[in-house]
This record gives sequence, structure tokens and C-alpha cells, in this order.
Amino acid sequence: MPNTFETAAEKMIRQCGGRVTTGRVRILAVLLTEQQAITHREIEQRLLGKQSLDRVTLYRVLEWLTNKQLIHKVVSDDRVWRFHANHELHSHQHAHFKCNSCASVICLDKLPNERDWSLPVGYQFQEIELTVKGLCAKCV
Amino acid sequence: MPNTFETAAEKMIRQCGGRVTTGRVRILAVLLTEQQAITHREIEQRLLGKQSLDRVTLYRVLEWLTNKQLIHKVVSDDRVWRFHANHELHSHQHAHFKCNSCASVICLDKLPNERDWSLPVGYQFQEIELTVKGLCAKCV
DNA sequence: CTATTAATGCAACAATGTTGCAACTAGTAT
DNA sequence: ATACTAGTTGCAACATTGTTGCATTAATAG
Ligand SMILES: [Mn+2]
Ligand SMILES: [Mn+2]
Ligand SMILES: [Zn+2]
Ligand SMILES: [Zn+2]
Repeated sequence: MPNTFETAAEKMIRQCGGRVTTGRVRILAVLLTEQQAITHREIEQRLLGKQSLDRVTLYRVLEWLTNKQLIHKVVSDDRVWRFHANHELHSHQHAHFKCNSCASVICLDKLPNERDWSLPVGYQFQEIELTVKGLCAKCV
Repeated sequence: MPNTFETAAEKMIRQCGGRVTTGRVRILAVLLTEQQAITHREIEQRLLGKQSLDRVTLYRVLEWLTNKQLIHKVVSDDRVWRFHANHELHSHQHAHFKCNSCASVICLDKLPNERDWSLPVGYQFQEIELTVKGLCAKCV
């Protein structure tokens, strides 16, 4: 049977009006299979064995997918970006959890309300970046 | 008159039981003068002219001051750490604001309540990292 | 099928932070 | 004051992560 994630990935890419290249399809397919947000390195590893893909291309595809809002990027204190597919649940702004032990990152649902922080006068709110940290179920 | 911030810095360092070196004093003094969280590079610039200080030493002093909780470190999407002195107001956990235009970072007071996000079963909360982004008063 | 334009691979680069180790120095004991 | 010692520093080399320029290749339109 053909990889059903690759089929889905191809459809998503075509729908947003982009060129359907094997790199884009394979990378988005990898992200669609993952429950967690994963790093550039982890994506590279999951692509091993198959036809090679340059790491610069991987960076550029990830940027493209992020701009097209097919995936989103999670920043972290370890200075490594993590990426996750935008399933419906996570297409809006949301918080993330990062395990202090194994560094795994998952998406959370809620986001605190604007009344929970207050900006100085004259400051304009645009977005929020929230990472809750602690221990995941495996590391607890 | 002697630099009052250096006097304060020296006292803080001595109080926490660390060796009082000129590097530590000068770096903490710089951070005490700043309203905002500033980067390693920005600290370097403010130390120019005086007796030179190796950038590795700067990294190590910043780490030491952070561990001693005399300053705190702010992570950011641009992969650059910013540091800020722990004035009383900011000695507890708190959120930060980063300007999307000029990249300036300030400390906020409030932090959302734990009921504003929910972790999966088995996950253990430890800390929170919140950055609100938007435009500062100068850039608005 | 061909032309056009976007995407890719490769090499070099940039930015930020880290490690190992010898030399130095602040604090302390004599 | 002098010597001792552990903590601190400077330097060089390195590591990691991401970026840029440019020639080549491939996807799509006609
Ligand atoms: Mn997410
Ligand atoms: Mn702060
Ligand atoms: Zn974990
Ligand atoms: Zn600004």
C-alpha cells in the first residue's frame, strides 16, 4: 500500500498552491506521522535510507511549510527549533510543553487569557509564546 | 565618585559567597544599570574601553550569576539569550515581552495561573516560560 | 516537448555558545 | 608579608545550528 501520509501531504501542498516536490511531500509526511514536535535533525534521521535530501533544502522546505501554515515552529531554550504539522486542533495559537529530562515537546490546547499579563502603556500585543516545562509521563 | 552600581554588584556577589572578581563585578554592574534584558553582545559593548574581558569569561560569568540567581536569562526565538539583573520585583518567575520590531526585551510582572493550561495525565509541571510579543511603545 | 521559473545541492559562511588546558589570582592559612 | 590552593581567566580550537550565493535540476504551463 502507498504511504497514506505522503498522499495526504501531497494533497495539502497542492491545495495551498505550491509546487509538489518530493522533498516537500516526504518532509510533510514525516511531520504528519509524528505526535510530537521534532527537530531538523530528527526529521533528517527519519528521511535516511531513502533518496538523499540536502540539509539546506530541509531548512528551506521547513521555512516554506511554516509560511504556508501547513506546519508550525516551536522555539526552545536549547536554541533548537522543533516542527509539528498543523492538524486542525493545533492550527490556532497554542502553548507547548517541553520535558526537562528528555526534551520531548508536545502541543497543549489552552492559551492563557490576555488579562493574565498586562503590557505597559503604549505597548501593542501581537502574539504569545508559551512553553510549560516539567517532566513528561515517561520521565516522571 | 565611585560607580555606585559596581559597589552594589560587589556587595551582592560577596553576599552570595562567591569570589569577588573584577569581571563579575563589572558585568553585574552593567546589568544593574539596564532596564531591559540585554544580550551577550550588548554587554560586551558596554564593557569596551575598560580593561578587556574575554568573551568566554563573559559566558562563564553570566552562567555563574544565573546559577547564583543574581540575574536571570531570557530565551528568545532569535536563539540569543538575554540577561537581566534580579531586582526584587523580578526575582520570582515572570513573563517577558519582546518587541517584534526592535527586539528589545522587558520583564513583565504577572504570570498566568496554572489552571490556564492543562498538562496530560502523568505530566509534572515545573516551570513556565512565557514571552508576549508585539510592538514596544517606541515602535508602535 | 519546450520554455519558464521555482526548487535543489553544494560549498562557504555566520552566529552563538562550549571545551580543554595552562596561567593567573582571590581568599586564606602560616 | 608570604605561601598555598582552589577557583577563575584567557586563548585556541571546536561544536551546533542556521544562512547565503550560485550553478544545476525539475515541476508546471502552454
Ligand atoms: Mn504546537
Ligand atoms: Mn525577566
Ligand atoms: Zn521526558
Ligand atoms: Zn520596539
